[in-house]
Amino acid sequence: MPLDKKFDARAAETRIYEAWEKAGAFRAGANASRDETFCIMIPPPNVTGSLHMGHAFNNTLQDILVRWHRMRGFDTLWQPGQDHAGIATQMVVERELAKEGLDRREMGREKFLERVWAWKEQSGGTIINQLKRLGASCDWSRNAFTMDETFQRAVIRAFVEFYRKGWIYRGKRLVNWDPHFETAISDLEVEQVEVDGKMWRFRYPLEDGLSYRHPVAFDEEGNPTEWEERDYLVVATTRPETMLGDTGVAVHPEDPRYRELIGRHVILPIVGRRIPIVADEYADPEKGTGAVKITPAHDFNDWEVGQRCGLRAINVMTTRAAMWLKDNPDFAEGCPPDDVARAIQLLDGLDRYEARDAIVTLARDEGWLDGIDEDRHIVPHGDRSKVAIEPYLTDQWFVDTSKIVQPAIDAVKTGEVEILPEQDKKVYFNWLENIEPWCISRQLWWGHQIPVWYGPGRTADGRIDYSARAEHAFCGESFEEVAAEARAFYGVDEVHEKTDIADAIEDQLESLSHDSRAITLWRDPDVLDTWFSSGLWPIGTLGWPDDTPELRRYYPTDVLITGFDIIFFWVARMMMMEYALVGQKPFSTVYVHALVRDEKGKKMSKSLGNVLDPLELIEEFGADAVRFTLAAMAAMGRDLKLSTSRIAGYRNFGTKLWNAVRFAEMNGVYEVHRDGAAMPEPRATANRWILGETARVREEVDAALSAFRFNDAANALYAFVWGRVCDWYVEFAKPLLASEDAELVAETRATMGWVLDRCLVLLHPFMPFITEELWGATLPRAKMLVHADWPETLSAAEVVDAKAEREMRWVIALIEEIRSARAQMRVPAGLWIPMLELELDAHGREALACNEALITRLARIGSIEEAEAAPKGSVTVAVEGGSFCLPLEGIIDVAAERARLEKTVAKLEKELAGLKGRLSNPKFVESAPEEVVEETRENAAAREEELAKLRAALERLTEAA
RNA sequence: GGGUGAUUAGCUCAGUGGUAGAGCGCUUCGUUCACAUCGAAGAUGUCGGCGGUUCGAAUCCGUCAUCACCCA
Repeated sequence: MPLDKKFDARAAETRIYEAWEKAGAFRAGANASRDETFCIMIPPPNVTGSLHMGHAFNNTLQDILVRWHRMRGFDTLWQPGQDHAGIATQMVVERELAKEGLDRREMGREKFLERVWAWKEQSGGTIINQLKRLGASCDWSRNAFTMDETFQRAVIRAFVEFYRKGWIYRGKRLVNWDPHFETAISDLEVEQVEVDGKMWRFRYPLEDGLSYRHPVAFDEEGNPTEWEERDYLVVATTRPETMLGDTGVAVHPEDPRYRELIGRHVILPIVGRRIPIVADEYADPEKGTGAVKITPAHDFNDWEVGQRCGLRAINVMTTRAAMWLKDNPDFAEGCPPDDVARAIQLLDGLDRYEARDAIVTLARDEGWLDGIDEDRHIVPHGDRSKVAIEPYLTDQWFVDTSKIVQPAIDAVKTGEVEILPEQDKKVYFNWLENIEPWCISRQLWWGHQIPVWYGPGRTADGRIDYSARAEHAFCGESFEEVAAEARAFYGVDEVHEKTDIADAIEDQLESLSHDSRAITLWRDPDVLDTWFSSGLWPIGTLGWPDDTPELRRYYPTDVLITGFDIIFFWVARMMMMEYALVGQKPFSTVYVHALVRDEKGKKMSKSLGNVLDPLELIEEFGADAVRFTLAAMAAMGRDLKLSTSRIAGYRNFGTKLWNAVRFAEMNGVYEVHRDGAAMPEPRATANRWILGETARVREEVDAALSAFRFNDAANALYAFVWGRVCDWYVEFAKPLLASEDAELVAETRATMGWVLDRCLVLLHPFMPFITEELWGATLPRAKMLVHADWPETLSAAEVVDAKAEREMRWVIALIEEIRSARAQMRVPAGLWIPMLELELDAHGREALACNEALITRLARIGSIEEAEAAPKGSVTVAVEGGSFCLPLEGIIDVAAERARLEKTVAKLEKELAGLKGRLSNPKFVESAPEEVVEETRENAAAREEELAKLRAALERLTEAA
C-alpha cells in the first residue's frame, strides 16, 4: 500500500507513543546491549503545572540525548517526576477554597492537606501527558514525586543528618517575609522591582534642646559658606511606617557635620522613644542628609548596623504586615505611656501602607515633615505573591551553607563536574563563593513538615523549666525516635505528641495536675522549602537512603539539562547536598540552556500575551517540527527567539523526508532492501558516493551530540537529508532505477533503502514520530526504530570512496553551471538543448562518460558532442579540467552572456588578486602552515585556469559580434 | 553600583586565526513522471566604531558605543 502524500502528525503521534509505551520501550535498561549506563534526571516540573516553552525546550534536548544513548545500547534511564511546589500549590488550592468560602485555618491542617492531595490527583497528570505529546521517552513506571512516601523519607533523613552534624540551625533572623502567604521565603524567591516612590524627610528632635550648625550654602569648591542652627536631625526614608521600630540614627563616623552628635540622642516622634545617634559607615554622607534612621527589625542593612552598634530590634508588624503596637511589650518598652497609648489609638492594626499615609499626615500636621522627594527605587517582591516583601524578624531554620559549600565549588574547579557553557561556571562560582545561609523553613502546610519536636527545658539541677526561653528541641526521623530521646532527657516514662503548641501546653498542665510522669511534645508546624527536597532529586528518586540497585547502577547520573534560571535554586543545591549526604557528585555534566523568547526577543510572559504554547504548536505543526526547531536553535549560551515560520520550515523538512521514502517505495526499493541489511557494495559512482556521505554525517552527528552541540547535529542532518539525499541522490537514482541493467537497478534499490534507513535512525532522536512511522510503514522490522541500532561504527575513513566523491562533485558542479547559464540566458526551462564538449582532461572524460545520463537528465541536455571550437553565439560553461558550450545562437542575448561572463571574471579576479597577494608575501610563505600555503597555491591555480577559459570565451564573443 | 554576555545578509542566527555561511523572507522561472509543506536560478554584508597583536583578524587584546540578562 503506497504511503499517503504526507505525514498526518496529529493522528499518528498518539498512536506511536502508545505503541512505545506498550512495548516498554522507555523502561530503564530497555535495549541495553552494553555495560555503560546513561542516566538523566528530569528537572521536576511543578506537579500542578503545565507545559510551557521552556519545558518543551529542556525536555527536547534531554530526549535527544536519551534516545541517542538508548539506540547506542547504553543501559539508559531517564528518570521523570514532579515536585510539590509548596507555595505555588498551596496558593492554587487556597484560591479554590476561597471560591467555596473556605479558609484553610478554619479547616485545619489535616483537612486542608486532603484537599491538596485531591487537587494533585486531579491535575497532577497534566504535565506528564503533555510531556508525552512532546515525545519524551521517560521511564514513566518510575515516575517520582517529592511528596511520595519514599521521597519524604529521604527528605527527613537529610534534615536529621544535617541537624546532627550541626549544619542546620534555628535562629531569630531577619528573613524575607511574604505577608500575603505569611511565610518566610529564601533570597532567591525575591524579585527586585523598580518602582516610582517617594522619599520622605523627617525631623527627629535632638534631646534636651541640643542644637548644631548644619551647612546650607556652599561655594564653588563645595565648602560651606552658610549654616543654620538646627535642633533636629533630618532623616530620609522610603518607608515611614517603619519609624515606629526605629532604635537609632546612624551617621558616618567621618562626617564633620555630625561628628559632635555621635553618642547623643534624638527623640523619636509619635512614640517618644529616646534613640542614640551612632557612627556607622553604612551612613553615606553623600546621600540625603547623611543621617539615616535605623530600624533593625524591618530592614536588612539596618539589622547589620544594629548588630554592629548594639541597637535593639523592635518588631512593629504582624505577619500580615499590619502595624502591631497593642500588646507589644518590645514596642512600648522605654516609651512614655501616653505616647504609646496615642500611637496605638492612631495606628494599631493599620496596614503598612495605611500606616505610612497616617504617619506622613501626622508629621505634616505636627511640623516634623521636612519635605518629600520623588524617588525611584528598588522594592523586593515575592516571586509568587507579587506583593512587597517585608524583612521580618522571626525564628526560622537555616542551612549553614558555609559548611557544605566547598565540595560543590571544588568539584567544578577540578573538572569532576563540568558546567556547559563555560560562562555559566562563573555565575555558579560567583554565587557559591558569596553564599548566604539558606532559610529552609516555610510557614506553610503543604510540604515536608520539619522533623523537630519541642518540649520544655531542663534546668541545671534537673528540674523541668516551662519558660519559653528554655524550650528544648528534639530532632529525629519519627516521633518514636524523638520520644525515646525525650524520655531519657526528662527522665519520664511517657511522652505524648500534640500537633499544636497550645494543645501541648494544655495537655502538659493536665498531666501535671495528675502528677503524672509524662511530657508532651509539640511538632514544629513549619515545612521545608521545596528546593530542599528538590535538592535531593538525584538520590531520592533512586531510592536513597536505602542502598538500592538503581542507586548503585545509575548514580552518579550523567547529564543534567536545565535552564540558567535555576543554577542557584537547584543545581548548586544538589551539588552541596549530594556531596554532603553521599559524598559523590550528583552528575558529571551540567548543560545549561538559555531562555526561549518570542520572535522579537521578548521574554515570554502571560501579561505580555506573547506566550507561544508548545501544545498549540504541536497541534499545528507536529511534535517533530517543534522538537527539530528547538534543537536547531539550541546554540549554546544564546537565547533563542522562536518564530512559527521557522517551525513550519522544519515541518516541511519532515514532509521532504516522507516523500523521499515515498519515492523509494514507489520505485521498488523495499522489494530489494531488507531490515537489518548490511551496507551494500555498489558499483555505480552515485551509489558509492552517497554511502560515503552517510558515513560522514553520522560522524558529524555523533561529534556534535557528544559536545552537546544540538544545533550542529540538527543542521548537519538537515543539510544531508535535504541537500544531498533529496536534492541530488534521489535525482541521480532516477536514471539508474530506469536502467535496463537489472543489477544496477538492484544495487541502487539496495543502496537507497540502506541510506534512507540510516536517515531514519539518525533523525530519530530529533524527530521520533515521523521516523518511527516510516520505519514501520516500509518493511517488517525486527525492532521498533526507538530500539534500532545506531550506526556507531559507520566510518567515513572506511566508506568514503575518494574517487567517487571527486567524480560526483565534478558532476554536480557541471550540472549547476549549466543550470545557471540556462537560467541567466533565459533558456526556457522545459527546452532540451545540445551541448558541445570543447576540451576535457582525462578525469573529466571519465566522469562525463560514467554520468552522462545523470547530467543530460538533470541539466536538460539533449545531446553532448565534441567540437573543436565554440560556434558563434554560444554560452560557455567552464568546469574543473575543461569547458563546454551551449550553442544557442538566436536564443541567447550576446550582451547578457557578456555580462554574465564579465561578472564571473570580475569575481575570480578579485579572489585571485587576494590569493596572489598572499603568495607573493615572503612572510606568508615562511610562517603560514605548509598545508595552508599549498591550499592557497592550488586555489590560485584553479582560479587562474578558470579565468583563462572565461577570458577566451569573452574574446570569442567579441569576435563573433 | 558589581558581574556576564551580545552586536555578522531585510529578519533569526551559526561561524575559536587561513577564500564570510545557514534557515526564513525577497526577485525571476517552472507543476504528467516522490514532494507546491516542491523544484531551478538569483540579489543582498565597511562581520557595531576606533586602535593594537599577527604574514594574515568576524575570530585574539585594548578602548568606546549601543542592547540584553543576572546580582546588589
